[in-house]
Formats: sequence, structure tokens, C-alpha cells
Amino acid sequence: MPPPSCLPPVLTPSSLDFLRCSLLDWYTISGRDLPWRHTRDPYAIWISEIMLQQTQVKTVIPYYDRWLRQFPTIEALAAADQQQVLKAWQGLGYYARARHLHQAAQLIVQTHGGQFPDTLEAVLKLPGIGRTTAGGILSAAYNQPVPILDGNVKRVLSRVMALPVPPSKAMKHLWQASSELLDRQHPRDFNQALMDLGATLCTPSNPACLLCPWRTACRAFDLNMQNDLPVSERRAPLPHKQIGVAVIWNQQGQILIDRRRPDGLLGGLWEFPGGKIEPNETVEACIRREIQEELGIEVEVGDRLITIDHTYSHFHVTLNVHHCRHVQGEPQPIECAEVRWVTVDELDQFPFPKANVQIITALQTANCPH
DNA sequence: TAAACGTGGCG
DNA sequence: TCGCCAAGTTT
Repeated sequence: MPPPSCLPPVLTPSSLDFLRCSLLDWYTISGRDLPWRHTRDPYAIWISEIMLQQTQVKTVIPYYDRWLRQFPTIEALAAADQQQVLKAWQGLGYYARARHLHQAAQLIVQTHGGQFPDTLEAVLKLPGIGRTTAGGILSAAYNQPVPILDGNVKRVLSRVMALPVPPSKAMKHLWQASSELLDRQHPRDFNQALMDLGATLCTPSNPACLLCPWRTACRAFDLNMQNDLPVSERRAPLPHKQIGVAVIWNQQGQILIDRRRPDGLLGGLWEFPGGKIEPNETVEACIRREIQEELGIEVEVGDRLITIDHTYSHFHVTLNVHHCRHVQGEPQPIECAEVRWVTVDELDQFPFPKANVQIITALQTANCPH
């Protein structure tokens, strides 16, 4: 049962001082040592903030290190081509982040002389940067007093205030709380500390309340509701799609791959062609039909290579992958951006989504024709 | 406003 | 196996 919403406010002038001081003291002792906390280069911090969107620290660190070696400056990123950028992002997901990063770098070179902007207004105009990321960058890089509201902060504040509704229903209230709480004397450390609190103590399940500097002020702890908050959002079950996928071989022992259109799911990445299996359609018939529709060629469907179950953010798929033989016609980029014949050894040079990387691995390990 | 948008980890 | 969640933004 949700808590009553008519309790006295948690954030009073006198409690604010306690919350700020106790959090900063805790952070001094228990804050995490993270790679992007060793720099104040706004570019490096920007990269970290984008990679960290919906992505855990542990996943990000190796990508962050590689990225800064490969693209050490905004100019270097702007000058790269999109395929290089997507390859560096391969496996991180939400690929629009990489496309926006690339676009934004080019925009910064054109309109800000290659210098990352230092005003909230200018930063918010960059593609891929919303309010939370802007606050994260401006506070971390320039110590500007701009609040944040990421998943950690939403959870921490939902508990401290015993928010009776899902966070998405109270965004205005949460932003106000984050802004009022923010320590204007120490915005960099305060924002980082708030996120660390959420990531290490005020965790989604089994929060370590006995170690928390805020436990005496936390309404959820007081009500013993820390395991029931924040109120979860309902989501519909994910639909499941059956997909037919073709590994099409030509007489030279090459394979046909296509590059997806620049926007939408997996935009700009390469893939093995295929499509959705219609009701009452066999995998083989689906593959022949899809390849004709998408590439304008005729293929003969052969042995199954691998079956892959994969989950995207909003649906499940089963990829039914078959070897195919190119029979006739010149491949045309009818429903994609580009098509190309490549050898198995060349596949590693192209950015592929994770489910397709599994196909490549199967090709490199299994006994294949040719 | 709500849905689209990846992947990995955990209970 | 399955649902939930993670340093959110865009349309």
C-alpha cells in the first residue's frame, strides 16, 4: 500500500543542512573511485555521461578507456567516420547515443570552435544531451550548480520522501527536490555523492540502510518501506517475433551483408539480411520472400546455421539463421542503406549488433560450406 | 504523454 | 525461464 501523501515535508531548511553535510562526509570516506573522476576535461566527462545512460559502470569502463584512446579529442571524434564510431560503440546498445555523440562533436567544432560549451542553454541544444546529462557534465566538469535526476537520484529521493507514486508521475516534484537539495557550495561532489549513494547503498533491492548517512531522515526507512519504494512502473509483456535470417554465399565464397538505415532500431549497423516470419510461413519461404523483397535477388535456402534467442528493450526475437546460395540477380539496397559482399575474415571490421555477432562467431567456428 | 530504443546482470 | 532494472533522450 502506498504511504500517505499528507505527511510534513522532508526537505525543510534545517534538514537540508543535515542532508548535504552528512552526504558529503559519507562521500569523502565511501565515494567510488571512477575513471572519469580523475579528469575535468568536459569532453571525457561528456563521453562518460552518454555511455552511462541506462548502462552500468562496470560495462562502461572498458568502452570509456578504449574510446578516449581512439578519439582523444572532440576534433578527433568529429573527423572520424560514422562506421568507426559505431564500431567503437558495438555492444553498448542504444546506438543513437553514438550517432548523436558524433553529430554533436561535429556541431561543437562548427559552432563552438571545438570547445565544449559551458552554459546549460548551449549544452541542452546538443543532440543526445537531456537535462540529467547536462547537469552531470556541467557540475562534474565546471562545478556548476545544476541538478541531476538519473535513476539513482530518483530512487534515493523516492525513498527519502516516501513518494507514493511511480517516479514518472512525479518528475516535476523530483526535479524540484534535486534542485533544492543540491549543495550550491559543492555541486560537483554533491551530485556525484548522490549517485554513489543510490548505486552502492540505496540500491534497487536490499538497500543497506544501516550504513546510510540519511537513514535518520529517510521516510521510507522510518516506515520500513525501503523495499517497496520506489513504486514500480507497470509494463506490458514483451511481444515475441520469429525472424528468418540468411547467410548468403556467392561463388567466390563471400557473404552478403547489409547496412541498416541510419535511424530507428540498430540504425547504421550492419546485419545479415532477413525479416519477420508471417503466420503459417516456413522459415525457408520467409527467407526467400524477404531476400527477394529487400535485396531483389533469388536465393536457395540451405542448412540451418544457428538459432538465436535475443531480447531487445521492447520485444523478444528468435533468429532462425540459414545458409543460402545466391542464385541470380544483383543485390540492390531496396530496404537498407547499403549492401556488400565480404569474406568471413572481413566481418570483424563492421559494426554489428550483438545477436549478429553470435552469427559471425558461429561462422568462424563451425564447419561451413566453402 | 507514452513508446521506442540494447545489452547485461540478478533474484 | 522471466521480469526487473541500470548515470535517459527523442519523438
